[in-house]
Amino acid sequence: MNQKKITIHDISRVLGIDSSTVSRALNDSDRVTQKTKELILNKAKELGYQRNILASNLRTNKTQTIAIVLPRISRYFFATVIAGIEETAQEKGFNVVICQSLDSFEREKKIIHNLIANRVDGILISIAMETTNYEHLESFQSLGNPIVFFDRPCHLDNCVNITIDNYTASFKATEHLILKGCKHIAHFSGKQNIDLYKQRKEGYLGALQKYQIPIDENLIFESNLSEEDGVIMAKKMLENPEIDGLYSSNDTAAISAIQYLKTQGKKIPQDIAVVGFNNDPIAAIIEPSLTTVNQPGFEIGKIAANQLILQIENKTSQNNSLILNSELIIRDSSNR
Amino acid sequence: MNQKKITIHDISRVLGIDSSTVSRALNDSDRVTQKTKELILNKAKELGYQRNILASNLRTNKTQTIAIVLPRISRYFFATVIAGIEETAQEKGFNVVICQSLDSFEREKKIIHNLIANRVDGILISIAMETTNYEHLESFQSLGNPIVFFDRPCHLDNCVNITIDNYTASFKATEHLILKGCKHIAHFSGKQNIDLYKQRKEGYLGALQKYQIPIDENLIFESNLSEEDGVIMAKKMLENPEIDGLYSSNDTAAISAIQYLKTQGKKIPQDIAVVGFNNDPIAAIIEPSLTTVNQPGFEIGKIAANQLILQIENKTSQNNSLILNSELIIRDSSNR
DNA sequence: CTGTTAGCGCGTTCAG
DNA sequence: CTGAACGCGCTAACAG
Repeated sequence: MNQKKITIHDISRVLGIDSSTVSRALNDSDRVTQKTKELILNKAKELGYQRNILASNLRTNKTQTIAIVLPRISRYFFATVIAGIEETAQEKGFNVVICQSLDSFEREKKIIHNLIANRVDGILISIAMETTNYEHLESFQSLGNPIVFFDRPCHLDNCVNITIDNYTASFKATEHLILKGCKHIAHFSGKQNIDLYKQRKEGYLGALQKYQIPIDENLIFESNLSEEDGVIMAKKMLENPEIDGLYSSNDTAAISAIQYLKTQGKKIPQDIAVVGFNNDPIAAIIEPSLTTVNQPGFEIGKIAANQLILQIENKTSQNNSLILNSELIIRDSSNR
Repeated sequence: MNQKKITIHDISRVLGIDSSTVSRALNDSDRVTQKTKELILNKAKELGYQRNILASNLRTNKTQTIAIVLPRISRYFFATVIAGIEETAQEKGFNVVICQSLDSFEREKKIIHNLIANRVDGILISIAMETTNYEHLESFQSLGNPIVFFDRPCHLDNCVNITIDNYTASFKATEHLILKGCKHIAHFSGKQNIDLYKQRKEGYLGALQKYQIPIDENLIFESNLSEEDGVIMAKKMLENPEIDGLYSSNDTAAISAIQYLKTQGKKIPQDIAVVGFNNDPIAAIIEPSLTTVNQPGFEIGKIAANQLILQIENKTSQNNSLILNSELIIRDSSNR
């Protein structure tokens, strides 16, 4: 427990320069001569000075910390987003705290209030499925702090939304199946109150329309897209032997459906061709022939963090949407 | 930006009670009458008082925050540990920050220094594979702060280690294969400088010995247990057609090996029976018959967090190891 | 049990 | 460009 706490006053005393000047020098203010700056910085290094972040936080009412709030850290897409955010945050000298909402509104609310109490400077969030009320986020904003939404957009004022072009991605994914010769393409869809799932469904419908394939509402299965939902929907699919294609709005559900269909003697992709969403490496292991839409999580994370930090540093608020391109990863070398 | 910052002085003034008493009341000190406590708490609620954590942190030089440092948050086992830690931390009123070392020593060092600078009260860590030098952790300790190791133990003084009984788990896993009739059991092993992999290898050897199965060093494959390693090792396995069993010290490698073996015409588990490690739900999807050792991540997380918080609150340091039981999850209903 | 006093370490006025 | 002085909001130590 060797307690050596060098403060700016120690430096100040040793050098005979006032502590306020030391403070300015340490913050690289332009109101200090280059010469004295160097003098101070050298002495600081020599004495092993380390700024007391806690004191600095109190004084500035800032923490150089941004928060990521998302449903689950273990999902591949989110894990890649986190990696992207951490990279740019580190570059810009920001700390990152990660919080899981588990798609629960109550948890999300608690998290935000905690973040407010801890004075994080900004929030990057993919809102919980359950969330339809945004007061908690507004109260964070009302303190003058920026919020950036990623993946799941939100039409709150003065916010940036970062998403991929879900319509086009879905369109291409469905088109891929059509060009493979599928005539009866099922769609695993998510809750329609979430924009992103709505857009994906529309992309699916758009592709069918373009190729003049009749729309059959019985081929559209709406769920939370969990593993269990995948099995449930696979069972429903088996009731309709005409189905020869599946476009799933999410890999998790697609994968468990594929597994179930296989146990029931279906061949993938010979009997049923599948396109999923999110380029999860696990998907590649399970079903090497699975075609998926790749969401560029790392880039999304970097861009989102950049936007947020820009707003924090300039104290500006923005209100725009950035839409990134996603690509279709086609793995099947197979004959279909 | 409605800035209403009620402080204890506002409450103090309104009530005509000194601010220090207000502070004590808000901290539920027993040095304040129940009556005045209520008075103060009510007024605080009425005025919408919210404690300024930053000021409190500065004054106490504490943050009510603990950090989790681990290789990768996306691994199933670690994700469950995080969940366990978050649960008990929340109960005890601690914040949690999560940091990924990506198994890099340099990153781990940076993280720890950052945590020191940010005055976290304690660290829960599963050290990076690369780490062999512990100065960064010692400097955290030297500030009087506790560290708890989980999963990957570390023989630092005054630390708690929380692990499962890797020897017994491996012994049972191998025994399971032997009882299934396997005679030539391969073992995917990790780097032997890590205790846990050494213990697992010893468990494997112990089981072979008990059943008087000769040990063949050519059946033991040492690697980092990545997906790529799984494929590499699967190829080596194919060179020895006698192999009828595989005990892998990690699911990831086991899974990719299984996938590869299948593409080469091997039937699992008829030709080669497999036991993996970590009860990852993905494993269950990919290979429903896979037997795995289940590591109780959630419990490990809870126990680890409890230990750490105990030490933080009592300012005591401990030096002991807790070893939890793990169980074998046998999924194969198959005929082998 | 409560009030008084005195900072925690830093950043930011305002003079000069 | 630099120094003096003050205060962020809270809590610890010491009285009484």
